[in-house]
Amino acid sequence: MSYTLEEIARLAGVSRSTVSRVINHHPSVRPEVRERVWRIIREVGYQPHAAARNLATRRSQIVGVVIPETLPKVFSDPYFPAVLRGISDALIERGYHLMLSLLSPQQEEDFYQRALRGRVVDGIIVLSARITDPLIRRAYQEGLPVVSIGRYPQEPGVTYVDVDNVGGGRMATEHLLRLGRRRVATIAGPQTMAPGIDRLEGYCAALQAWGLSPLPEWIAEGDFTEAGGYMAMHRLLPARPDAVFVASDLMAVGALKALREAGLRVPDDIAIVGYDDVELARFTDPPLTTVRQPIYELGRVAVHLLLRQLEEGTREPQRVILPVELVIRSSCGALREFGAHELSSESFIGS
Amino acid sequence: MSYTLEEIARLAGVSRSTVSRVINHHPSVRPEVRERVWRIIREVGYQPHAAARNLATRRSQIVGVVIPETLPKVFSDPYFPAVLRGISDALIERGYHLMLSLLSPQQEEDFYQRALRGRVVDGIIVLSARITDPLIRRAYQEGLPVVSIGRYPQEPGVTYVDVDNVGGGRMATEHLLRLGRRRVATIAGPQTMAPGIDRLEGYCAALQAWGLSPLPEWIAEGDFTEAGGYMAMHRLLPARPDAVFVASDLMAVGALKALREAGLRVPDDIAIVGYDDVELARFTDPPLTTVRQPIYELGRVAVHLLLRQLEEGTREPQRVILPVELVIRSSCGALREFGAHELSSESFIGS
DNA sequence: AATTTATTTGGGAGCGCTCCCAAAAAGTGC
DNA sequence: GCACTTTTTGGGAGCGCTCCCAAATAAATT
Repeated sequence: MSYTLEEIARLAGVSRSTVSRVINHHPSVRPEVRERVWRIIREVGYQPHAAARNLATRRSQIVGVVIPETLPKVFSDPYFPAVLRGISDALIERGYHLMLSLLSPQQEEDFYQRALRGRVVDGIIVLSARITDPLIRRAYQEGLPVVSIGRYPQEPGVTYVDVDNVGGGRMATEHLLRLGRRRVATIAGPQTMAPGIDRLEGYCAALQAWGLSPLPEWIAEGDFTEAGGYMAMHRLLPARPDAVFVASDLMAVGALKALREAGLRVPDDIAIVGYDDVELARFTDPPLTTVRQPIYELGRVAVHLLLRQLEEGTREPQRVILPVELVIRSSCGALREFGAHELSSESFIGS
Repeated sequence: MSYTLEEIARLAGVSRSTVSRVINHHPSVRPEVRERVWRIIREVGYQPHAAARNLATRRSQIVGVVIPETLPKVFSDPYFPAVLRGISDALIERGYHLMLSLLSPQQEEDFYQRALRGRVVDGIIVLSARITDPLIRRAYQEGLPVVSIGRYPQEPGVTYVDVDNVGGGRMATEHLLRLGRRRVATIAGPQTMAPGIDRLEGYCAALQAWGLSPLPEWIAEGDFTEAGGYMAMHRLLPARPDAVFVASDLMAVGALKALREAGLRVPDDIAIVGYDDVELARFTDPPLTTVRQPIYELGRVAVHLLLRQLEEGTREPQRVILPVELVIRSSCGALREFGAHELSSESFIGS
């Protein structure tokens, strides 16, 4: 049914080793022999057996992508497919396969043992929101190749790539300040997640750069959901803000609802800037000014960082931060004054 | 660094074979020996090498999930993550890994050779909208385990699972008829895709069941995008329909826009029923009555069908159709008359 | 206790490839 | 044409597991 190297060798009148060399494009094979071998291979449709090759090379050419089960609920529509496409495209270009693992916390241990220690995969990319993801730490400590998508401050040696959440938060907030708003509040994300922490940091930095100090009553923590945004907005109302930077569009939708119920007009009474630029952001009333992130690129860069570890054996941690851009729509009230345009944060790459 | 069976055997004072038996839960090992071996395994953190095992068993315990590159653009937000979750959950339960391949048509050939014929995966699940997907046909003809998510009429032997698109189309259309509408048009999906064809068939069946015949001027074909829906609606307007069954919510959004521009009120002047129940459907004006599909279940069933082939060697084609349900909101005008409720199509399973 | 039967264990062979080393063939220079 | 170098080729060993068969051991039967 299925051919082996040895059989191809016999058919081509050469040895097993020569066929192996041909397949692996090893230079030291006479052109005529190489041609003859390729012909036989094509003729019989020979395909080397992956497991045998993996065993001999101790490489599987498979990269694991780990997504904690809770994530897709939080990161809304474009995020998940876009980052996967970035990863997938980059892996295919480099001849790797993608093993996707959507894991609940209980399944992580088993995955770690079977897939990573059992060498089903050569390395993993973890899409973790949790700042203390145990899988990343463990893989890193055991010397298994791992890249985190999302900052990983817990363990300074871990290689990661992230979007510029601090810069995005700062940019969004400064945009509101520049429009003349002075009572700028924020609905922050959960302070257990790097994006939640970083976007809030950007907010605070912007205020301080304008000589304002971030007051506790202007900061409400949400959980990145619509309901969370709704409730957070209610907690913010007594402080009478004239603008709110909301750390996710989904929360912004909830906030808009709360404002509508409170009889406040957006952007006249209160300006809103969201974050993520989800599909929905174009359809809210009014359409959301928001921060767009290079999600696809995030995936591509993660792959490059991982393969650098795999193929070049780089052990020094790499850190890449990708720039984000402000997408101006109506909810911030800028359109009447400036016309639509986009702003972009600075990109910086460190190691 | 990493242990092998042989080393564990030496440490436990038994043979390689015995350790292998312990690991594979083979019954014929004395309990005390089994205990001793497990202790050593746990102590040193031994994990069998996947490639070696794969080579010996000729199984990889990996299932490939193939998604043609064009698909995620068409199927909107909940579809893609939901079906993957269904697949992933079911695979994990059965001890398999998921290899995800997002492929462009040019990459399909290479994938077929390397992954499938090279036995990187034990079988594949293909999420194909195209009714003539070449990958499915080829895998099937070469006897490699494959399950199609989405009807596959091309090759009668192919095992597939699908949602009840015909039933959904019929249900949506009948709902409009039951509400007293008689000039019921449709914006159909592309007639190259099974869902496009099937939903239109359901529409026609419903009309006929009510003694009406589907007129050409009441049928406009869209491409499942918002823009396509917008243009299709324009083509439909001259026929002065009082209701439209739109074969996807995204197209319905476009249709609503066209109606708004034409000064028609929904549902008063014209009733709309969409399809898919995407996130957005709750936010349109008015909120869309639509058809919800058991997407998650689709993934789970696909896995069961594939593993049945893999583990039981079933060769007869299996066909499963999952029921859908009507979600009633305001765009059909039913709420005033009946109050909200849901209807569900019949489930049927054939072979 | 001796014999038969069932259970448990060990070791060889093999899965299909790569990698290394030595042998063979081809090429160089005088 | 001969000695020497370089290129090309073949075969052994090994990657780490499973599977089968036979040997060893334990249990059952008379």
